[in-house]
Amino acid sequence: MTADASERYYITTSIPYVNAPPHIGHALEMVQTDVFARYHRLLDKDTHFLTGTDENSLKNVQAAEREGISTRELVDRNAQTFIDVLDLLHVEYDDFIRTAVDPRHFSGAAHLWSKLDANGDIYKKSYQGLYCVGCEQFYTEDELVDGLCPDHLVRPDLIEEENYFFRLSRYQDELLDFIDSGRMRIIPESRRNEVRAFVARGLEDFSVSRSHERARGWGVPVPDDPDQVMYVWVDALANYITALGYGQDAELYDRYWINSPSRVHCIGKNILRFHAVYWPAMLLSAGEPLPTVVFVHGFLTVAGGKISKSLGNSIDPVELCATYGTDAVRYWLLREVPPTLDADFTNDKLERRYNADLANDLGNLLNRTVSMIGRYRNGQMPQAETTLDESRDLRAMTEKLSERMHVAMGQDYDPQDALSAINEVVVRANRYVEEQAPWVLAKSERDGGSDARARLDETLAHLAETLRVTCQAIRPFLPGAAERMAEQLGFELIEHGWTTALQWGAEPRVTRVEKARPIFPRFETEAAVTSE
RNA sequence: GGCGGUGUAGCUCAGAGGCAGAGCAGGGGACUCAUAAGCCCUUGGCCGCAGGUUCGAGUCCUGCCACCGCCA
Repeated sequence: MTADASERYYITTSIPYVNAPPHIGHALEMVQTDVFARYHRLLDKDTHFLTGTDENSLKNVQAAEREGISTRELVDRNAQTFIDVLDLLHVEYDDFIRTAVDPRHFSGAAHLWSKLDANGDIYKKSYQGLYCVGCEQFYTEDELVDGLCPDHLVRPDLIEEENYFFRLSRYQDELLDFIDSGRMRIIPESRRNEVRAFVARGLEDFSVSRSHERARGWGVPVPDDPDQVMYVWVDALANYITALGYGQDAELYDRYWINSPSRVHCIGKNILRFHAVYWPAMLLSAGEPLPTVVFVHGFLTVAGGKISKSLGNSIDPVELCATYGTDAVRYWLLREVPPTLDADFTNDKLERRYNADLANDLGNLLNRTVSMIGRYRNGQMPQAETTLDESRDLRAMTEKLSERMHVAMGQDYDPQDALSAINEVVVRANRYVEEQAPWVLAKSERDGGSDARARLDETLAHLAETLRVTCQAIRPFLPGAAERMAEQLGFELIEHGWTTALQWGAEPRVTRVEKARPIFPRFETEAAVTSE
């Protein structure tokens, strides 16, 4: 860990509602965020990764009622399912915040509210509107479909009450400036344009509280007004700073929010406006720094259809990992899903991608290389210079991998591109094996061919070194697989000096390999068995 | 209704005036270090539809259709 503030990196997932169990869409965001966090951690940046659950929703009160348990019991139980999935996916988070339970959240959110109020941005107004409990949101008549909420297909409630409002309208110009200057970068550009157009059209103040009664007493109380609780979105957004102790013991807050050059939110496209308009405006009002990056991923469909509980097609990440293993699931999410676009999940797509890239290409390359070093050199790693054209070519490609990784991950937030770069190296290495045909060299070595020994040494050395670099490169994406690769290659994955470790010839080196054992067993699909 | 995006091989997508491409899937071959993997070769196309500009149009222009996003 470094004390240099320019080497800090703070990243968050959005905090999901806990009224439904986690599905593969949650897994996507968790894994994407994890990869960005791991990448920066490996760069030896002082990285802090926050995730959590958004529990102050009226939906939880209603769900608990249906089940005949207390709301607290319900959110406790359901929050745990999200924690379980994070662990199962090998997501390495530093902190987990629960908005209905953590005292730091209540005091931090109250502090934020007081700041907005002190700045004159909170006022009371009578409000009437059509409210969908499912969405936690008001609708206008013409937003409804046949008088029903377009998402939940239920009739919204007509609600009239006095609420507090936030003077969002004040912050239009400042927000535009942050968006245009890139001080708040929104990825991808198409989302940035959407937000920009929305802000430029003019902003209206929005309601930031609900009556205590309608919220059924569940939520974060508004300071000095026992009759109101904060609108769930207001307290939810605040989690990104309340988790750091905003408004109390400010050490973490200073470190990762105020004095960090990177404050990154990873979110889904459905909540873009909250994160790129409402949240930054609240921060402006409170006089706090804004997020520096809002990364917006797309949605997953399953077999071409929307994920929906009623359709019963929601893919359970727990089952997926049980069937295919964490590496396979992570790999599919990162390699096949365009990071900011929608994608469609099917088991078949996952299996194909896994078999093609991991089992056939990378796994087999490792297996055949380790096996040949075992067979031809008793597992002892020969050292050799780069003399052959093909070796030079393979080495040049491997040497370029690091730069491609840094552009893809550090600059473009594009794990897909980083993983295709890795795969290209692997494919080149497999071709290199065929070009050199080590089994032919071994035979001619036995027959006393003078060049064959040196050439075989060079071939094996270049394959092993390519695999060592590949293993290092794949660490943020497939930490488990990287461990298993390193184990067979007989070297240790150490925590520091990763940037150097990506370079050709870096320490720790491969000196003696273990016994070859497939690390990515192939999935034999039904289609492969049943011929048509 | 307005603005924007997308539409190319069975699937996922690249190509933005000059011979329609890649990966996967499918077919064939030589090989044996390897997970029947790898390597080489290969089948497959109304480039959404219609018109226009051009010597020449996935590519530029106009209109239409379909899907998606944002806004009303």
